[in-house]
Amino acid sequence: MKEPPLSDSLTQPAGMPAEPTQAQRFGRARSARSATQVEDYVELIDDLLTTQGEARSTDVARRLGVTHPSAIKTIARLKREGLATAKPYRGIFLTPAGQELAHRVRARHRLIVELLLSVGVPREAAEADAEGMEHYASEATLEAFAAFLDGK
Amino acid sequence: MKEPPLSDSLTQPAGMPAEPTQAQRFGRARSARSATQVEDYVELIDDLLTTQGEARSTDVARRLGVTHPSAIKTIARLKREGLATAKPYRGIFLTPAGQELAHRVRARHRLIVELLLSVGVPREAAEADAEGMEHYASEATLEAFAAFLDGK
DNA sequence: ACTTAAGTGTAGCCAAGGCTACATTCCAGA
DNA sequence: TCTGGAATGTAGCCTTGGCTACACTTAAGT
Ligand SMILES: [Mn+2]
Ligand SMILES: [Mn+2]
Ligand SMILES: [Mn+2]
Ligand SMILES: [Mn+2]
Repeated sequence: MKEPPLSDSLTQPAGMPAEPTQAQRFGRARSARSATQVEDYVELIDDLLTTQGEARSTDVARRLGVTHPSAIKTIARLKREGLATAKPYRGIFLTPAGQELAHRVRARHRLIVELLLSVGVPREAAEADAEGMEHYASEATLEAFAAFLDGK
Repeated sequence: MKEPPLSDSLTQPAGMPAEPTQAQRFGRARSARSATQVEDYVELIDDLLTTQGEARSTDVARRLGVTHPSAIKTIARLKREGLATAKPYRGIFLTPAGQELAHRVRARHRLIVELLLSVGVPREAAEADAEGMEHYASEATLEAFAAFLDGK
């Protein structure tokens, strides 16, 4: 009933053992997934701080399309991780670490949008898809993107 | 204390109201995130079925780099959603809907890897990053990718 | 000064997706 | 045929990230 294995995997170059490599890739993707929240929040808070002068939890919630308790809970996580500070009923602020992360995240976001546009993706799709894809682009990929855009 | 707003957003073309659009984008990204598991599982199960002749939960777990109870729990979700079937101690199988999804997911996966390679991303980075990014590429983006690769 | 609406915070629920520990079943080799 | 190890399944715990409901502050407007 069990046919002889034809190849190791359909998503893998032939002859190469799929298991450990593939597991590592999935592991990386899982890590990245759990970091997406933190990254989106700091980027957005930094955005609000520089364009509106303040970042209030309601604004964060509205921009993200979630309820305010959800936003507050995640902001609590940012505080735990040393990325943000907040005093009750005041606004939210970023620590130096938070700002640093925000800037890196925004640069990456923009780079990815640029690349998508440059290969012909329509503006709105590029912006929307980048919001998800950005969290999975490795350094190697970002460098390649930059080089590609540069050498156009 | 509150400076006049300079622009609506740093991640948004000037003058355009950021809030609703941005919230929709984040919402789309959240939906996509919750679908990643299902997509990766059906693709992997289909892979195992065609290359090994059977898909056992232990294999799925090992390939994904998770423990077998975690895999089993997710496979239960696939069954609930009508994508897979399994009888105790036999293997896992895909319903027609599951197969259909698996094939679409694999095609998308490959297309994204191809695009990354074509803009100069190194092979391993392309494979690894695609595992995450694939779940966020819209139809419009996939079409653009295909067109770009075609017109090279 | 009062009143009221918006903003903020807290409590408690749920599902997803990890994990460990333990129980059961299967099957291959002795 | 027996039996031990691998595979499978179950139970129960944790964290994350959603939600609603309700309580408390703040700040405006009258
Ligand atoms: Mn994002
Ligand atoms: Mn972003
Ligand atoms: Mn994937
Ligand atoms: Mn994939």
